[in-house]
Amino acid sequence: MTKSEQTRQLVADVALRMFREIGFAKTTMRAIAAEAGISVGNAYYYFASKDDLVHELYVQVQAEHAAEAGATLKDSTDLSARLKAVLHTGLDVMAPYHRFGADFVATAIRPTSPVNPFAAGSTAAREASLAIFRTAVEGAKPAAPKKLRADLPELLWLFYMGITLFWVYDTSEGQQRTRRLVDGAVPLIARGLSLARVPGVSKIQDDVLSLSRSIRN
Amino acid sequence: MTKSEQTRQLVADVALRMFREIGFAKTTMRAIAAEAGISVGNAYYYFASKDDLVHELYVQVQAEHAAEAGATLKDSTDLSARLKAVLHTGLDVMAPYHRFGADFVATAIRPTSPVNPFAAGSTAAREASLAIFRTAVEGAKPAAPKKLRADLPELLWLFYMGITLFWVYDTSEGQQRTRRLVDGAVPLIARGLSLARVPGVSKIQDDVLSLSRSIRN
DNA sequence: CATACTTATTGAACACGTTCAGATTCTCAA
DNA sequence: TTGAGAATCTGAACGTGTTCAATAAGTATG
Repeated sequence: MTKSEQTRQLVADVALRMFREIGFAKTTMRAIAAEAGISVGNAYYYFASKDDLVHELYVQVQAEHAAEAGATLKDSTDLSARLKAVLHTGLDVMAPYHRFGADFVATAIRPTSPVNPFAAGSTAAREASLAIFRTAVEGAKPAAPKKLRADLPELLWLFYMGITLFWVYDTSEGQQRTRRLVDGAVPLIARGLSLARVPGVSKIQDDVLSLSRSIRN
Repeated sequence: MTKSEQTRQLVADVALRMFREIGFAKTTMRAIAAEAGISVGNAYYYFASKDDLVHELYVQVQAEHAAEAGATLKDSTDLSARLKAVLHTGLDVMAPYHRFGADFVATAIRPTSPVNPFAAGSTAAREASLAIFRTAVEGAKPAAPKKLRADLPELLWLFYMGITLFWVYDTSEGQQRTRRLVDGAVPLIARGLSLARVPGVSKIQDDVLSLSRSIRN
């Protein structure tokens, strides 16, 4: 590891630790620089903005999620179980940053932010996250209805974004309420999918699907 | 109107106009003060923070929405039509602030923000908004399924929040894409509701409802 | 080894949101 | 009318994220 890489890593490590320990607001760029023993300007040489450090966090959390979810997915073939596994491991890796969650979301939600999960800046991270859901769906037995299978991962990822939003606001002990929401909602989703056989429902599913497609372009 | 009220109104008017015309970031507290011909400190005498001015905007937009939606609701009894009316008038009143939407959402999404629609600070504004949806549901013929009627306004309001989020990111000309989403999604919602008669579906609806209730406490 | 060039680093400076001690203006009882 | 207390207003000051000219350190080239 070159000197340059060391400095970059040092800044990232210090910043992420401070995010966890004292929160977003109190983790000032000056404090990060001081803690890392470098100048403010030097931190900016490696990270274009404070938001960029949040992006670093996002990428790291994503990678952890992929690893943990991948491990858990080996345990089951049932779609509900797999989905729960993915969502719960997601909550697990985010847990240390809960107090910081609101600021993260506020940062991420700006269309211009490098952290915005829908924007170009984090295509890689989003793809990684999407891949987790794709794996969860594709490895499921019985398989999800054919006509849904292609769109399902993306829709579930969107659902995951919603869960994350809920989690940010969840002030219950250890965010148990979000856990209960996951456990309650996942079987409903699975049941809703299996309703594809019922004629009237199938029609609506088709319409929802075609709407979601037309909206995404 | 007292001098005090005049100053307050002046600050609010200047700020909201600048939000529309030059966006959130460029509308600095110093610029607002200069434009209003007062000192920065004086603006802070009436508004505790820049966020507070955003709250003022939220309240005003909400009031406009209630007025316009109320007028349009006289034209129809069909639930779909009424819902579309409410959502489209909502988009109408927000339209002038579209460029500013992302910053608004970023501000509003902080749990500590006075603008957060879920937080205590804006209970009044949220209630006003909820009331619009309650009117839309209650005045509908044929009426919505009995078991859903109590929860429907709140769920639809939540849907409206989602639409707003979509709108913020919608860069299409005049945000037509959001319009199409509304026009496409509303009939699906109505159709989903009418599925209450189908036994298997009814069961799922009950479960969704009880989950949503248990989550809200 | 010396030179030119690139990479890395510094710290002062800027505009921002926000605060606050003090100055000014208003209000109304005596 | 007066004067004391409340309401309103001022502008300098603070800490923030960010920028950038200047410097230092590192690296290849002759």
